[in-house]
Amino acid sequence: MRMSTLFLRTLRDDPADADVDSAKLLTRAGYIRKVAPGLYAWLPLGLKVLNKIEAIVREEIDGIGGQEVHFTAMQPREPYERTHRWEEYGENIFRFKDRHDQDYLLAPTHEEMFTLMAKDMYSSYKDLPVTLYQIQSKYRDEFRPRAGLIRGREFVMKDAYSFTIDKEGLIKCYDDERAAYRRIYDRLGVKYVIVHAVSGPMGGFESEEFLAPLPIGEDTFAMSPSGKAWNVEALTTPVPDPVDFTNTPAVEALETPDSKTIEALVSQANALHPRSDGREWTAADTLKNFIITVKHPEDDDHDKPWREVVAVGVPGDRTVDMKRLEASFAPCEIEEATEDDLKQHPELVKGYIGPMVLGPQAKAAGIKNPIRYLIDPHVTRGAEWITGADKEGVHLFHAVWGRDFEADGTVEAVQVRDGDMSPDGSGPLSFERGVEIGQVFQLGLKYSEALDFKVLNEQGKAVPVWMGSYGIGVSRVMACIAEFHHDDKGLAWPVSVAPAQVHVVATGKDPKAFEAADKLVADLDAAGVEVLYDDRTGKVSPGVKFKDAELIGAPIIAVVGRDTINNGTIEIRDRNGDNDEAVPVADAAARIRERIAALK
RNA sequence: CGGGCUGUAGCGCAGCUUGGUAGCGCGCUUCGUUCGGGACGAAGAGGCCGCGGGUUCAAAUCCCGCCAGCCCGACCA
Repeated sequence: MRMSTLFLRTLRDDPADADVDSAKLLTRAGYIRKVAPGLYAWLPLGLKVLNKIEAIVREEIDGIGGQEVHFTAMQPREPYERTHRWEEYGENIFRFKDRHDQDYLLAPTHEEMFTLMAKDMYSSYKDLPVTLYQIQSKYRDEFRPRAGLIRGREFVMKDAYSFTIDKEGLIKCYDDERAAYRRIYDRLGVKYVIVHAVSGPMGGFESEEFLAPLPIGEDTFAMSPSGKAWNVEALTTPVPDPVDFTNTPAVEALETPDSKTIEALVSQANALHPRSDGREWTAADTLKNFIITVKHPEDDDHDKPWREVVAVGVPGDRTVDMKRLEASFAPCEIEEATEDDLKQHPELVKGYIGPMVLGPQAKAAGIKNPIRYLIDPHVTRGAEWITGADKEGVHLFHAVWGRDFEADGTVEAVQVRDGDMSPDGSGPLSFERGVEIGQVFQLGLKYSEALDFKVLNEQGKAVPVWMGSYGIGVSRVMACIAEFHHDDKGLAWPVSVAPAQVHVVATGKDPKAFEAADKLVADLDAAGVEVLYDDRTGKVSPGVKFKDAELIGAPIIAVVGRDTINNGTIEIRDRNGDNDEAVPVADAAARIRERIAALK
């Protein structure tokens, strides 16, 4: 590639609407251009990098026996109806009609088409296992696209699907794919953490995500001292051992006027009912009962969607994480109970809601339509709590779960935080942000059953096929590579994906320098080295060329100019300025090849 | 969908308070000088000032409406 003719315009300033380094630099260095929110055009340099990433993905997925196909991005409605995803994806897919008023969508992912295609062609266990994949643009109507390529509305994804006769086969495919992902990310130079994930709208029963640990990430993950990691959405809390309450005083109702908030309650408790042991009451001593509404779809007992009011008990010093809580009620959605919902339950006294009118206690007291009562595992069984007495201005003290009240069950509800016990009990958790760059799912039978994909087994019996699905956000990974590999001067690509392995800069006005550079580039070309050659003449000053080289970010920069004329040498250095050396013109091409080989 | 901010040349921005010939830097064209760290001089090209309406002799500027974009929140790969 010659800079004099390359379709490229570098920018001196960051684009005003770019919010992350990768978007700023990829735009400034002329790799991509924004077309509309979440939509980016690929310029020659950008396409080069994207293609290299795809090539590495192909190599590795082919290496585990995947077969590449290519389906259409535009898809008819019908298959998505059968898996209920036409509705489940809601506003997040682009839908449109053709001239015959038929519904279509731009595929957000392709489980349906892969399953139907395999079903169409295969009908025997002898055909299995098979893994198919494609690298293709996907479309999601993101509410708020942002972070450049990291959350676009059109993005390149590699999606693979495995079909096996049994669960063992699925696990083998899953493990192969997972191992291939590790090799892919290593080769691409992106750091990653494998975390346990929830399967979300994909369905299925086992799923892990590959997160690139970056502060700009939208996912939060937790790590335990044992080295395991979880997406916070998938984090479970080990239930602590019950504590002994033999010496806990009997529960008593005490006056706590104007204590509708936890802060007010704590100060009233300390003022009016101080502890005998000298310690002060804190928010952690209180049990907060949070009322939510679960929105159920229609079911056998209800001919239309219905709302269930549920009480959730959490320690008063914790906030409720609606996202985690909702995961426990999937596929139902939840929301904070509305005034109307609360009116259905006159036993609830706002600000003073306690366990005595909830769950098993409500049933025992004969309250009609009792509210289901669930408790977060951070509330220790047997410990004593200050909690509502269901009467204005009164709270219960020394209330013990297991002695004074019971619940209908436990539920993950509170926001997890630094220092919380990890699910495997190995110690306190620490939290970090990450960008999801891949996810692997054991889908099980969801799609094969919904789409009736069965094959005959050895006994001649029709059985549903076990499926797995595996995704890599290819364009998103490119942004993550840029996030990891840049400095204040520009990009600094790993050699595996750089648009060129070496950037040859010819400086000055002396034709001899350009002749020497032409020769060097020809030698490198002949040796199969990918070169970006700054052969611009005339008014383009050396400073501009150096700045551009550093912005574009090829791993090695070779300068032909002043020293070539004066000393017969070519300067070779790393993109970051390290390992600067002057090499005789005759040896330069060979030296550059050595240095590239050393970087691999 | 709520809250905040912004729409002026390819990119980054000023001008708007107080109405009066549309500006600056970068980039682009031509000529000359310069040539190893975003050089200098001179001359140029390039605008539906987001869109529509209103007020006014006169609107980028004031008023109303709409649209778009960005950020935060809710939601999501």
